[in-house]
Amino acid sequence: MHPSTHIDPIRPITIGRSVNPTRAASSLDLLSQSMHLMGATMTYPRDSEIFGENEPAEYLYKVVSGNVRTYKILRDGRRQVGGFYLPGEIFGLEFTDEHSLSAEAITDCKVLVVKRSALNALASRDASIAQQLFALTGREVLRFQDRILLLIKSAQERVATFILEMAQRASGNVVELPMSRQDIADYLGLTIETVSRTLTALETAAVIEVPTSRRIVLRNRAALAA
Amino acid sequence: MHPSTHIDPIRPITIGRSVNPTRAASSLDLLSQSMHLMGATMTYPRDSEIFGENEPAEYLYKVVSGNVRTYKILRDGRRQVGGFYLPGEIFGLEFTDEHSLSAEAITDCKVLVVKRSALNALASRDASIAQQLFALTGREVLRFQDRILLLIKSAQERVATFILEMAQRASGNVVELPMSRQDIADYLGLTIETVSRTLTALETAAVIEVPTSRRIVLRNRAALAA
DNA sequence: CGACCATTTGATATGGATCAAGCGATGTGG
DNA sequence: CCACATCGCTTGATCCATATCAAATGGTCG
Repeated sequence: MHPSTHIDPIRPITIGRSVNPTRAASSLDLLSQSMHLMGATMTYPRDSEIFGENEPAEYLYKVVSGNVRTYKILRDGRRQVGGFYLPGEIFGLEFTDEHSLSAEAITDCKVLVVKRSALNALASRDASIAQQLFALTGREVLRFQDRILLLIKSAQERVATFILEMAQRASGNVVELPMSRQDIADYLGLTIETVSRTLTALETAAVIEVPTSRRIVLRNRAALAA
Repeated sequence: MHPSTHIDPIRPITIGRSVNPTRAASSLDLLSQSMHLMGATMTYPRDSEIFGENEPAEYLYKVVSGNVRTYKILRDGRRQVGGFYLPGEIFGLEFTDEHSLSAEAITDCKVLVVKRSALNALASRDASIAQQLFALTGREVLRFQDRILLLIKSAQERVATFILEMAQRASGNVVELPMSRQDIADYLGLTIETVSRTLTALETAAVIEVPTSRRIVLRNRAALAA
């Protein structure tokens, strides 16, 4: 466990209702502000590594622009994508002192990088920072739980859930997908063929439209949720 | 709390020898000691509910004797088992103020129940308690991550991993399974038939022995890990 | 002993993987 | 500006692992 962490792990903290619950921290958050003050912005070209599995988890990261994926390569060579991070979202949060996943830039991106030690020091002085970090942690854990539930469902359900997840972070009914079909497949535990077929099936059912492969328009949100 | 349960008048301050040093919290731990001092022991009959999903998460629980399962009922009626807890293990740890899972006694059991508020108060005075709670949290999260990786694997791999998981908590090569095949199936995201068939396949391959349906003897640990 | 419930075993169905080919967009060199 | 190569995606055909349906077996408790 990270020795210099001062976060109380079980104090019950009500997670505030915000407009967008999946967004890690809006730019108005105190935590976010602090990160901007303390951190350095780094740029990463498309497909470059931001950090690698088993590297010491010295920093916390926030997407400024572009998109990031985290992943793990399994012994058998398969890749499991841990998550996708959009501008404003925080990644690289760990529970041990090493990263359990690797992170890569999906597109060229700018990433705010903050030393965890600095953030922890701040959290120990400012309870509200600690609280926000804890809330962030809690949300990450809920994501894990949801992921477990997702992985026992059918391909249709997985893809539908994924689309809704992405739609939730976007505004309106148009979802831009920064990631490839392979990324989506590795995220959902499916093959690209199945993802592709499922999308066309949903399109045929008039639930979505897929004008280009990287854009999805929601036509029937209710049907998608079922 | 569950109405059909009663609070034992005697607080077990006597600390029993831990069966297994890898157990989440041995009875020699400060956290564990504190829980015993602060908590009340409750008894639950087989298959009774310890807490329900969406109830306020007011307590933290530790198995004293017997076995516990946590689970979630999905909209479609299926059940996803979150985990199995053996004597000495802590459950009911949450990241929000409500339980995200229900907990049931697999067998008759005694459970140590501690108010979270009391534990938090203690943690705020004693950094080592806070640290242990955080460590516990971290371990729980790692379990989730492992679970996600497990669920994208084959039935053989899931069952093998499950057996090794249980074997790790037991001593020697004999694993007693307190839970039913249905519990195992719901834990691994498989059907009872597949679990059963996989076990017989492993037995045929001389990797394990299944003398009774609730007992497994490891014959070839290396083969099981692969 | 007999009833019941859990587990195993058998037969068949099916969802998603795999293998293979086609298509469309993007980019490159002539 | 076009011909062509490349890459990501879709579509098609087939296979296989696991689910589903069904029956037999075994263990437990009255």
